[in-house]
Amino acid sequence: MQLIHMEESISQLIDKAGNFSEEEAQLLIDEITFREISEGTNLVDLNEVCSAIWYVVSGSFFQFSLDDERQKNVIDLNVPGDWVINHKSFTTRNPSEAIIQAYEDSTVYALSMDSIHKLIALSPSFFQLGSILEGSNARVEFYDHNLSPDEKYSFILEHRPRLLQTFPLTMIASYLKITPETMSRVRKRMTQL
Amino acid sequence: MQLIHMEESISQLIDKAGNFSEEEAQLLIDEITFREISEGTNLVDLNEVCSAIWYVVSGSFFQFSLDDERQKNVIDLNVPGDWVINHKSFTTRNPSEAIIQAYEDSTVYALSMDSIHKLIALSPSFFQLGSILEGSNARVEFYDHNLSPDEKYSFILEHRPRLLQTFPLTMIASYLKITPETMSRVRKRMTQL
DNA sequence: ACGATTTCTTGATTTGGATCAAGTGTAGGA
DNA sequence: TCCTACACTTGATCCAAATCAAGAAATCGT
Repeated sequence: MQLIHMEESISQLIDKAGNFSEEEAQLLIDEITFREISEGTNLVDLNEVCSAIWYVVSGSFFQFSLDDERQKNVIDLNVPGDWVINHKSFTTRNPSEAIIQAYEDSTVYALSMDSIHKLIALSPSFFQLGSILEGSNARVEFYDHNLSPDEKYSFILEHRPRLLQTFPLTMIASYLKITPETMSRVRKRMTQL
Repeated sequence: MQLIHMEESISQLIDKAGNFSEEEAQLLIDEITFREISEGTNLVDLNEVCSAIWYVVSGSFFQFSLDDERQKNVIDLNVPGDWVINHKSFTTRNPSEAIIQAYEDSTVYALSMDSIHKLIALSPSFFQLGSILEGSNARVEFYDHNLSPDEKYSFILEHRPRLLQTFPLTMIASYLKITPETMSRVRKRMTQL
């Protein structure tokens, strides 16, 4: 792709990837590939290594593991502007214990692990890409600060409002590790204030 | 340092850092510095960027944040063979929200972020060092699998027994996000079986 | 060796969120 | 359009872990 004719979404991608010079940005763009993903398609499947990261342009993705009763356990939810990745599989190169699936017809920019290696070989500045791994890891936030259901919901309201416009409350409840019943009561309480 | 006269602890460090050739191992060793840290010394202080990682040779470290009531909230515990790092600060290069402190007089091998960049520039193989960041992140394990106090304690017993020989139960309880009372009851229950 | 502080245990009580149960919407497929 | 799934809400009950309280045991500093 050409930097000149760069789309809005790509320039946003670059901003969120790190701080790069014009030349570096072009190198990055050269490694990126555009993909359309239709609803229900798995970006990463069970026991498959997550060897790329994806930047959501349109649509949405959810990541889940299956518990002993084969119930879906939502681990992450992603909307446009987010990076999609299975952190653990990507950094350890072990098979993923979770599935990443398109919740809607979506478009993404993909950046493979090989590309990342290549970029880092070209300029150590691309080591910054590692910070994508950290991302909006709300889960760690929830756990480290021992948030109550009310606080978790407020966090989402403030920092991830788009999730509420994209996914059913049941999925968000699973992501927050609360029951749909508790979710409903939290919301009732909030509107009463 | 010379590869020939390599100490046991360094060869273990290299094993835990990734899969490297002889030459790469030597490059890595050249970047590592030995340090003695006396009890109570902060390896990373509040609002200081964590710009290195440390491999514990002897002694132990604990990492904690301070809550609203200035209570210590244990985030991580480290014993010999562990890598010590504040994950979030290191990857985002933002000031740390936690303190890393030596719990005993300790010795470590330090590897700075600059050294890591330098190594990656020399050989992209050093990108593997990123997997250290993942580490034994028991916290994520606890949260993702929604473990009960009994399961958390069992996890520690099985995967991190050394913690129990190193730190008081109150600290481990804080790390597991359970109260000391619950901790005591879990242990009583376990021995009764 | 002493008291003081911290660690650990045990019991009684409370409570927040899960579970159980039932009902009302709402959307999508035949 | 009906009908079958879900999604969401509301109420009643239950339970695991927190909190409160107190005492025993171990550790530390002087």
